[in-house]
Amino acid sequence: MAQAATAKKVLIAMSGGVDSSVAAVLLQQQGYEVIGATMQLWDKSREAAAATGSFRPCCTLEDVMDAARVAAKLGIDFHVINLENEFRAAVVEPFIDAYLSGKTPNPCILCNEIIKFQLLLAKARELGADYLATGHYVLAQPASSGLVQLKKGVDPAKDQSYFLFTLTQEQLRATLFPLGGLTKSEVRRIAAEQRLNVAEKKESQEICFVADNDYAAFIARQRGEVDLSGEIVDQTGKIIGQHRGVYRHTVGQRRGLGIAAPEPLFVTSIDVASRRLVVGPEKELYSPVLFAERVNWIIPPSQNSFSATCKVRYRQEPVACAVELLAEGRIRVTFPSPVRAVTPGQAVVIYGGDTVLGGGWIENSSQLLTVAGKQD
RNA sequence: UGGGGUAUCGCCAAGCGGUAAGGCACCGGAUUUUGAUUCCGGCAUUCCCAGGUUCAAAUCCUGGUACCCCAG
Repeated sequence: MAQAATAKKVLIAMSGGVDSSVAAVLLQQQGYEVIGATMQLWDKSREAAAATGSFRPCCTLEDVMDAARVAAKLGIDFHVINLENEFRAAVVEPFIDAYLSGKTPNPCILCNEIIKFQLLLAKARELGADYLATGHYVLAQPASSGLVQLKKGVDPAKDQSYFLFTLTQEQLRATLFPLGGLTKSEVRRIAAEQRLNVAEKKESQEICFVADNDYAAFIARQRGEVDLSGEIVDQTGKIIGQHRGVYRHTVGQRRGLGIAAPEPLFVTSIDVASRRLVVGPEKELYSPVLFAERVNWIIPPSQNSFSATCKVRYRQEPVACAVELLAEGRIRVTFPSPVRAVTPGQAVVIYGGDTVLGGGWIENSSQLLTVAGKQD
């Protein structure tokens, strides 16, 4: 049919979960020629053997089978793409390196940036697709400026725009997000209506390549002998405890310190050089400023400083901030009301309303955190 | 070996004759496409030990033991 010949072709990244499965259904309903692909990212059998118990990561053979079943039901071509080496190099190794250098990585953002929107997108083009599609709860909308805007998904509980701040205009133009206008319950309902076998599947959660959500044990298995144990000190430098490795802790973390104090103590900064963990009461956690590097702008700012809102972690309501552009792709972000537990290695994502303007990676700023604690 | 004080959950700590608060830590769960945070639940049949008084003792009495302080 002439109609079929002109249909745009789209490759949908299928994880075997509800979201991407429903996304595939929607694309098909919208008249696209749909092909599905599941990425094989990590050798689960090896990890599963290393860790005990019930390990259910994001891309087991079971998940691949789920995705394949959905594809078969929809009657679409289905590919399994092996990106294990790339995943290890682009996501897993940087993840470990970050922890060993006292930072707190966000592997999901790296996976999106490199695995999905570079490598898988390239693969999509190779397969003759016009677009790549994913099951992210975000919207990509052309604006009058000619730029494509990345916007929050309409379901506030599921919005995943934070994880996609690294995208470029070119990538956005080549991508479809069928779920951005839906809520999770609507997606579940569609899955049920379509009688998809994955309709009742539980939400994916935690780091997909780490067993039992025990990333510290994972790092120990991967890099064995590293000893980063050291002292726990308070803001004045007084030694009040010992820790078993800086990588076992993150800024803002309370549990695991093992120190009995009049009030709960949180990690306020990590000094890898001295292997010291600085801890303090909650009030010492708030910072009025942060610096970020390797900034990406989806919507390039027209001024060197402007006000906006931003998120410093995924699960956070955007807060008011002032952004200043610095040299070498860095920014300074200041907050009218100090923000809690700014964590090096995490991303700061800048929003203008519901639109992602850009974002960057939070740098070490332990001194600033200390200053912040003293100010109050 | 003169005097004074204290001994209650891993830590801190209420209790002062009526049948063991609370905080911290820890453990478990919920939430969550990162790590955290947060939330919910659990956590001393027993109060240094041994006797005694009492209907009833962590609380009173006696004797031990340990630690602390001041004197030597």
